[in-house]
Amino acid sequence: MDTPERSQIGTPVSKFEESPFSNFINSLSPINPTKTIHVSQTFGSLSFTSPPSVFTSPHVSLQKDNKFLRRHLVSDLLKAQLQSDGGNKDPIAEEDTSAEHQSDGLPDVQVRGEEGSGSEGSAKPLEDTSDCATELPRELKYDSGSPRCKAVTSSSSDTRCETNTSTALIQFVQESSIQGSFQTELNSQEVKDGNEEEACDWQSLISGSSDLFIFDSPNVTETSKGSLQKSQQQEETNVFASLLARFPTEQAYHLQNSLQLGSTGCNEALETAQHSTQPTEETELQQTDQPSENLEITSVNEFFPTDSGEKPGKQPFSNLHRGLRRRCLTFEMPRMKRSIDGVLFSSSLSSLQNEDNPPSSNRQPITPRVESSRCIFPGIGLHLNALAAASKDSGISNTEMLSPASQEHLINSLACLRNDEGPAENVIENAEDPSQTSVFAATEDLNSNSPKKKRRKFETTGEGESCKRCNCKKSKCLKLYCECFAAGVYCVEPCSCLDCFNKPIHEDTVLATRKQIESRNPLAFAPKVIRTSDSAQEIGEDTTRTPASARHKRGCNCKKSNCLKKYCECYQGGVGCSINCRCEGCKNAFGRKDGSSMIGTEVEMDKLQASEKSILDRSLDIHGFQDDDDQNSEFAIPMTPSRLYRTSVPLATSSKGKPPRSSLGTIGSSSSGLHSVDGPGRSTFLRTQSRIDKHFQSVSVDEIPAVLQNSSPPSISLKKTLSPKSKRISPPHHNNGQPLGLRSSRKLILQSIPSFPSLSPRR
DNA sequence: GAGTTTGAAACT
DNA sequence: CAGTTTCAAACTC
Repeated sequence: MDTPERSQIGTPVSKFEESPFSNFINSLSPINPTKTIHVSQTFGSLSFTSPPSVFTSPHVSLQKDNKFLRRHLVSDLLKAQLQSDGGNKDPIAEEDTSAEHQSDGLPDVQVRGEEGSGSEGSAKPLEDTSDCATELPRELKYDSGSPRCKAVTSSSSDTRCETNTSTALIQFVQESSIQGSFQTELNSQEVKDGNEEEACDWQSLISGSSDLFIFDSPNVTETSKGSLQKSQQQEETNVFASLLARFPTEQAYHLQNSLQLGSTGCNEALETAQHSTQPTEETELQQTDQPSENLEITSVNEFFPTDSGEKPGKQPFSNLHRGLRRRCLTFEMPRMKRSIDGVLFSSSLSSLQNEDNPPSSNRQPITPRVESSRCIFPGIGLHLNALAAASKDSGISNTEMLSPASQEHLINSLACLRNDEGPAENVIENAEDPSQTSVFAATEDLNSNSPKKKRRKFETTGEGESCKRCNCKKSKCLKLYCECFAAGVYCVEPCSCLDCFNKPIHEDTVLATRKQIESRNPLAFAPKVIRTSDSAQEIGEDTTRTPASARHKRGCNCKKSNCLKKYCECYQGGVGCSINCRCEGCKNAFGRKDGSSMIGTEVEMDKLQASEKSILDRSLDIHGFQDDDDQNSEFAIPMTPSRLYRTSVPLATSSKGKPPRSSLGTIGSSSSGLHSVDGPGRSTFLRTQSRIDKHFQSVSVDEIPAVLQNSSPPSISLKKTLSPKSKRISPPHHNNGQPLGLRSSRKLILQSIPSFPSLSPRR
């Protein structure tokens, strides 16, 4: 904000323009050199205070690997766009850049966004990118703290999307710088940079120019750049990797994607800011990409106002996010919807595909559902950021940390988005939701969020007019009592809360409250259930991983429910009780505290007796719709011969789908090998629909047994075992006639529980 | 839909 | 840290 950067920035730019070399470059391409400076500053401003420690992310390698491809693609894209667009983009980009330079804080940002929107006409070619951006899940934005990054992730669409991602990153950085994130280290550095900026700019320009020339051969460019650049890049990648690590897998994936294109630039920017030395390849990329980026970014901003990811502790991001959000508020709703939907889906898809496949391949044109929109905002949790942070703290991988409840939340929100047709206003507000970091991870928590009743409503209504929402009367939705608040989501219309302060309007209050709560308990917004297995990983490993593999962080304290009802967070989360639990008379079907998980048929029987009626009834009601997770769980259950089991199972697990969660975890992984599809489960469901889901859906009840025997995915078996009904099936006396598969599955379950690596992060 | 039960969250 | 209160979901009728 206050930083002297502006003046500095402004001068260097002019110099660039003046220089013959720059002129030459400019003539060649519309790219604006000026941004590079900002980028560096922004990075510095960003300083990534939060991410620093997280280098553990497994994706890092991917980033590097993909870098070349992406860059190459990006460059190609840029070329194509430039050719097609001609000079149109340049002016726009210039506007954006100029605005950015001038802009100090949020207001400026808003202006920028407006400008972008206004200029859309010229930018239309970019709209494709915008679409991609629209597809980006907000959540990712929150998580990363950089909505743009999310936008990048959304790039499910073609190469354009990739370019967008890079641009998004760049812009994000720029915005952050604009917003005044500089406050921290940058200020000091900036002083240093003051003189150096010019040099840096030149270098960046030169490097950028080189890229331009070399476009087609990204590899060549990299090689030419020299060892220094490489080292820098590595560092950069590391930094981003660390950031990514915090984020849930999907987010991470998105980030990676974006980073791959733009991250290098960001990293470089940071380095440059700090060292004010050499512009790196990334900067080049940024420059090259910038023109398109500007347009895209503006569009993205419009689409993703959100972002305020608010990790309670990490203000730099939050501030940025806020700025973004506010911006978003001014933006058009329709796009938001699109973007959100697309994002969610794309994110899920991308996440699924990403690890194995480079994003480019992923880009299925997942057609974002334009329809859904509103719920999105709410669904995306502000707190997701917190989750990510928590994951950092814990050192557990993001994916692992996912809580079913959060996932459900996400799913629900997604569903709501799709289904809800609420007024655009709501959408906007929702979009503002500060943090929705790890939607993916959150799936576990979702369970808690989505009460069966609500779900029923949602399901029954078909469109799901009502997203699952809270019903708070006295907490003002500013306490963890509130599911929405706990999930990091703003309350939405469907909520029947009174005196609700958990709305974008009261963002400040919400954030402050969150901080308070987090100060009390840093993991307050972290997923309550820790999964040991990543969804994606598990495909092969699934057999061993059951819901039991996950455990409630703190454990339950049940006294009367015997951990057989949703009162029990462990049960609700679809996980077994653990040593951490202080429950009495634990009969948790997912695993008792004492370690005897499902084995005891007796326990199951008890559970069954206790819950069968309700379950069956509910299952019937619910059966019609369910989140992916639920379906998955059901499917898993479906393995059971009778339909009742199927329906019952999900129900039994809980409408929220905890069982599904667990199942999801396994299923999701198995189905698509998705990473942590959980959160986006829905998206995955909609888009790709996990194989399992489809498979099961198609499969008739009678067929199920065969399926079990044949595929007998471990996850499924586990699920069965988890479900009380499955137990029924399993009991020896019953089993006599039943196929061995069932029994075996059961046995597996039992074994699996003890074997669970439990909480240890895979990667 | 109202009322009860339950256990987490919040408070002391 | 333990005990109590508050709260909203889960559950029952």
